[in-house]
Amino acid sequence: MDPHLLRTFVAVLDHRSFSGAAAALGYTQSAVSQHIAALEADLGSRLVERRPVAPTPAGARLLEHAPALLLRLDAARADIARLHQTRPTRLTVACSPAALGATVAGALAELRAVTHSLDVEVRVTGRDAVLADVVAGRADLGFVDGAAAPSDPLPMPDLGPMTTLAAAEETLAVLFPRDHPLAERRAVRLSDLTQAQWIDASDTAVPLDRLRAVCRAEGFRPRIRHRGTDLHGLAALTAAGHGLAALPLPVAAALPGIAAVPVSAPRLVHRTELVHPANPTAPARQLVDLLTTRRLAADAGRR
Amino acid sequence: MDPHLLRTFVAVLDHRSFSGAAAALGYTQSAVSQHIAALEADLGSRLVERRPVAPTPAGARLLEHAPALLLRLDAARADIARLHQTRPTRLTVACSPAALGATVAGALAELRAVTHSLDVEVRVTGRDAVLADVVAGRADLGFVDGAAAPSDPLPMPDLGPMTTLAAAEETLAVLFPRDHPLAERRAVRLSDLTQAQWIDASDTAVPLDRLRAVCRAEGFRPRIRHRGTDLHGLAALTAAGHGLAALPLPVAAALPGIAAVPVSAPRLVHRTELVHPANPTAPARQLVDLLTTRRLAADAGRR
DNA sequence: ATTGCGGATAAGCGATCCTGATCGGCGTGC
DNA sequence: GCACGCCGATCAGGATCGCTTATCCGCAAT
Repeated sequence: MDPHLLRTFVAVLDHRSFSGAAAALGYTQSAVSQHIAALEADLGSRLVERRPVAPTPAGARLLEHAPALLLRLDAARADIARLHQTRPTRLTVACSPAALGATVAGALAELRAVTHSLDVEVRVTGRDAVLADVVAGRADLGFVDGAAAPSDPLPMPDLGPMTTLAAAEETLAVLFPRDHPLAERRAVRLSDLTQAQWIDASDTAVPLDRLRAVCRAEGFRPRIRHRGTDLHGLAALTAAGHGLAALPLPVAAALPGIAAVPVSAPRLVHRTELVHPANPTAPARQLVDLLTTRRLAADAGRR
Repeated sequence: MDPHLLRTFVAVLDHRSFSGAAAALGYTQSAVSQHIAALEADLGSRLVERRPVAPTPAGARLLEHAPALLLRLDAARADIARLHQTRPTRLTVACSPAALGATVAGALAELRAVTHSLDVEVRVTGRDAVLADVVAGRADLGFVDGAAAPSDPLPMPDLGPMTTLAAAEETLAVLFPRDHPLAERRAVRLSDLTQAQWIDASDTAVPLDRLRAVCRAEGFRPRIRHRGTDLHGLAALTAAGHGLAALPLPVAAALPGIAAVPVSAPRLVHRTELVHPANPTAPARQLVDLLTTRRLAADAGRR
């Protein structure tokens, strides 16, 4: 199971085409065909159905492993590359949409005030892509958001040695269309909404399986899927009655056309966590330190 | 980064020798030397220090990824192999030492009573090896034990799609030598023992980093290391005053020469979880069903 | 100084992995 | 209905890779 073979395997199923995958990877169609044949010979079972191109059951199994494997391979390479390459004048931050709130933006501002001529790039992507970017070295650090019980960490797939650090906690809110019966409430119980219509916007809002997990309940069935990282588009869908979504209250309150109602039960918060590799680059470490001391100060003030 | 290269890389560092690794892998020493050279050329930095053979900093980074990568590669292969191979007359169960208690043994007995001529093999290994065995298809299912807050799941590294299921919960106990000042107590607070002498027996007893995690405290410094899966040996070490260890109360109470004192705070339990691949073999599914219905019955009885 | 151990290097050969060319099956448009 | 186009399979050939054998080199102990 050569990584190259795995790579063309996922490319083939991504493109639903051998020749398309070949073009994308810079191979000939012949090579791709041979790659798939080699994989199938190695594993002893047909992996992709041809014409139309689709995964067989065995191929579906492999698809659950291959992307994670390839990502971890990149992670290993990036981990080592970080050891020699040092460019302390550039900081790339990957960020899920709802994580880029006042806390993160403020910390970045402080960092730029402290550091002269720091070239900062903020990249807003989906939740999974944040992790992938950090792990593969395309970003120095990342901010991921999600819902969890207070002081519980967010669950992260382990893609190698990395550290997480709570960066911000806000109350969680549900987005309602303005004319919704519950829109005027002061608070809602999430467990009352399991049968409501929800928007599956796992890149932008809190993913539905996460809601299921924190409520320990089934339900939260998606009615429409929203891809991309655009909070306003999500709000527009909710406003038009396509379904509900969960976001941090400060973010939700600022969105037009919708009502944001805090979640009162179960007791949980929206938290954003900073995630960085075990051996971060210099400016990344600086931002981490900054957020840690901030947090310490906040804790001290609370007492 | 060919998996073969990674495999010889970890073998070289395991054996602390090129020629030793070559013998173990069935290569010549020359091939191993070339493998390492190829890896180093690919990653652009020296990975192992020669004479004596030891990992460089970059090599240490790679060592944090390579075993996980190789394991997941095996997992993918095993996942697919499970699809065709079907031998419903044999069941291999991997088990960490403290997990093999009355509940698990009882469930296995029930299964054998129900199923005619089922060839059962129980393999007791360290915690990590249980996961590895299940994931790589060397066992149909596994039982892992650990300490956690009540109804919290044990943290598991994600090595692919698998399912966990709580199999048993027991109170946690600390092993003391009989003449220890605390040996006569009815209960102890774990957080009072952070500075005590502990045995690092991560395969057999609850690992110390797990204790640190559930106590949210540093400490639990190891004074002696115990490898292997032998509970009596661990008890002997404790009896001789080498240090403390944490085990489920029923198991601990049966050990000779020591005193087992329940843990009263923080509120936590020793739990053993069943873990099986997303597509289990037939007898594995049968055991899972058996434990699920048992559990349902127990829950119903409790009400 | 010599010898032995352990890793590096060189040469050679078979296997592997690409490309380009061709074949074959299937759906489509005229 | 037929020819064509699309797409994947297969084949042949050349470059490269990866292993083995043989030899070299540096270090340490005697």
